[in-house]
Amino acid sequence: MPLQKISREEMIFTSAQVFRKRGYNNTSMNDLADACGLTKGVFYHHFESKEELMKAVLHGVHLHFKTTLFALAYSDKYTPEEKLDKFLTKAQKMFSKSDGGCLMANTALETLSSLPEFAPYLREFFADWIDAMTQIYSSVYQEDKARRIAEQTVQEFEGAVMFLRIFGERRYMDEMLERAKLRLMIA
Amino acid sequence: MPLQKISREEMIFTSAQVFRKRGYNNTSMNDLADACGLTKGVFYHHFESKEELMKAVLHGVHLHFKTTLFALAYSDKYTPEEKLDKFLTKAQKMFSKSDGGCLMANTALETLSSLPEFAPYLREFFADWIDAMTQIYSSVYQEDKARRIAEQTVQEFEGAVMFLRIFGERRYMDEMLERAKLRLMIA
DNA sequence: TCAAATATACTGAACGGTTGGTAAGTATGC
DNA sequence: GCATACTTACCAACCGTTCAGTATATTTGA
Repeated sequence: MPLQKISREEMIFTSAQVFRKRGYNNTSMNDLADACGLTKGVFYHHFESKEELMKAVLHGVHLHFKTTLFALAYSDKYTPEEKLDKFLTKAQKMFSKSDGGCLMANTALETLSSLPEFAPYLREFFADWIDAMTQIYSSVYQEDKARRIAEQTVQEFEGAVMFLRIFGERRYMDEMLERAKLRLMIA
Repeated sequence: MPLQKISREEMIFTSAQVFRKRGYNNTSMNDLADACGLTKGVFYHHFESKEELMKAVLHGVHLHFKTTLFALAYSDKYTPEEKLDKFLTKAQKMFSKSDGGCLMANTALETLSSLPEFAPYLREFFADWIDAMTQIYSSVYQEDKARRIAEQTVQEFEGAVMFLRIFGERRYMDEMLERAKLRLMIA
């Protein structure tokens, strides 16, 4: 099928960026088609509906974070301190390089009450994120405590991303990262 | 003017609940009119546009929190520990009694990139919230440190509200409140 | 005192535009 | 020739917004 202009993966990735910036309800199928250099009819050739497309986007983004970021936590090439540092630095880059914040958090707060079918995708994403950070912190804390610290860190992370967007000051992210690293050092 | 079915304040308050649950873009003027027992034409008699209505809603909610919650931090009838406890307990009730989470956070993540005119209302709300918590923590920490802890607490709070909605477990809120109280005790 | 004039809250229909989604037809490559 | 990818045109429904008209209360003035 070399007559396809762009791959399904590219459509999903480009759609993810548009959804993150404009939100789910404020993004039309035409917006997505324009961003991909296509007409919206093509989208209905590849995806059943806007909701199914969004599910594919959420799944794709989850997979991208799983292999690119979360996997770092399970590597055995670094010390826990190095792992946490690499993890947080990479996370910060992924979230703050382009405006629009975190697609998963944006989608959660926008659609959780009106489109519950997205909920499982959001749940699994954050569960995986927490698992990854639990893995890192459990090198210093016991499983239980490590998980609670991981949950706290993810919560603070999303709060900091929101503050970064609201106030436009990157110190919220920096200070949050320092606190997360401190938690590993002063166990 | 007793010929008015419901007051402007009631329209704003009812609209706030609908916006919080359904989101800004997914709420139509008809939805708001139905919730108020009116027709949508009436809304345009009281508000210039949907965006102006939303600004009135954001301002009204801000005022409500200012007088009902934030004011607690400046009371001189309680010890700092009592103030923090009352503040957090009340905040938890206000946020978790009805589903939909926090209107301000929802609106921020949904509209910050596409409707920047709402940003000042969101900024001022969170700035006031941080100021209030800074006031409480500054009884134990010096101004600078108190403010950073206040910012951290608000970030964690919003993160916990999101987790409560995603996972449906109230322990995220409870554990967050415990951490916030601990920060005052082990200065 | 009691209409007439005025102001306000509201109704219901209509508007131009956009939405998610469909269908019929064309181009492309095996 | 035949499946796949794509274009174009289209649909009904809904969107935010407008507006002419109606109902109700208040103010006015003789």
